[in-house]
Amino acid sequence: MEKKKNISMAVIKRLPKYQRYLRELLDKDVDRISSKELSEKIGFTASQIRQDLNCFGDFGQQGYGYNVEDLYKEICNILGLTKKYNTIIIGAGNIGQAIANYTNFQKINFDLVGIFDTNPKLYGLKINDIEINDIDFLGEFIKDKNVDIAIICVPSRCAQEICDIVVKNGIKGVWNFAPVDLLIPKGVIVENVHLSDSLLTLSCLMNGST
Amino acid sequence: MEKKKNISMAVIKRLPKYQRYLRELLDKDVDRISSKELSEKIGFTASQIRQDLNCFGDFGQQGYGYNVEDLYKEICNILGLTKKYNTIIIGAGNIGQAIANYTNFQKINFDLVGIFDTNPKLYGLKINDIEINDIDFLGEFIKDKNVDIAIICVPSRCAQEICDIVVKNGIKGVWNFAPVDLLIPKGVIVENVHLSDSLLTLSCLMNGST
DNA sequence: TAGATTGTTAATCGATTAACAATC
DNA sequence: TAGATTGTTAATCGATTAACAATC
Repeated sequence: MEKKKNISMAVIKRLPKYQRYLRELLDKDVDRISSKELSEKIGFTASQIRQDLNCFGDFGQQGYGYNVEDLYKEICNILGLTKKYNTIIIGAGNIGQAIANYTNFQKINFDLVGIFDTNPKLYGLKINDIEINDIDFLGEFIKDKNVDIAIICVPSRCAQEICDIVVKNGIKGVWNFAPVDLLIPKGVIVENVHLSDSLLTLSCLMNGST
Repeated sequence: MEKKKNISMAVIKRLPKYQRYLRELLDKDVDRISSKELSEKIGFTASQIRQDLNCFGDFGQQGYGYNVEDLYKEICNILGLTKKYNTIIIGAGNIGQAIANYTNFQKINFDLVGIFDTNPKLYGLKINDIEINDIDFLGEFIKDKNVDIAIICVPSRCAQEICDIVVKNGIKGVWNFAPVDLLIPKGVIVENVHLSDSLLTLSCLMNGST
């Protein structure tokens, strides 16, 4: 499967979309698809699809196209979906609770193993069968339970502090919902969900001063 | 304020980040900032900052830099934050409820005026003082209340159907949380928050097959 | 074999960075 | 005035698209 290194972020950001469309084809029992057909569905050019996929290997076959199931599996593998992840949520507010209740991520092996907050009133309370814990136990917990991903749902002003704690305790992936840019050491990955940035993009485009 | 048209999406996606950092400077009572200083904070090159800002007008002054307050106001204006928006949420599940409870958007004039769902058990129930309504009233409501933005939080399989309804009733902006690519006519703006895509990007990067 | 479609190289397009004259 | 920093043009870099030989 290995091929080129230094895959551009542009390519990486398209991969989940490939995964979604291939999943759809798979569910419709489609066996094979050409870059041209996929192009029409997914909205990328056929050329781009072939370029993208070739970053990771020669998945197609001349004159035939791509085998949907094989390609789907390859993409899942590239996306790291063949592994299991232990995740924790820090901040049991609106977003934190929503993510905790959203079971779809658990279906693809992102296992929620802990929820943390600073509000003592919440301690012991369960969301989706996971107890909310005192944030003081955070560091200890991460090491004990081999947590892979920290989902940061705390207010902006505490986000960097929380990030520092989880990173210090060995977390390698941070999914950040706080509207701030976190500083992290090399080797740690942060992926941001900046809801407010997204909403502002929408209003910006709606205003057409662009 | 008008200047060039055809602003690239790359520029637009950076604007909310400018707004955030300028807000921060403003809160710290900083009067002026040069592209070089801002560059060090925000992480874009000084050159890029000047290029970006010049898409919209000559906001700076040679030898001085940019007036923080003025620039902040200009950015807010470009982002459409000087207007008021009526928004509705369709789908009162986890995400829908979390967004409904999140009051920060209301502080910047995104007013939640309605929540809709298909589950009769939820009708009449209030979130953040807004009653959950039968989705059958959706079209009527949009026209009556001059709704600007529909926030789609329904499951994937119903998202396109809901989108079609809101668009048919005059909605010009859709904030889509369903993990699907919605088809919309020209003139309507869709901004996606694809949480699962974001999580998959994280696991992809953590796996370093890239 | 003939037709289809890939993998890959070359051409194009767009976005970022560098440089500097204009000017506050 | 001298120094600083913009606005803007030119150079560079990277990403997308087009083209086509390789080959199933």
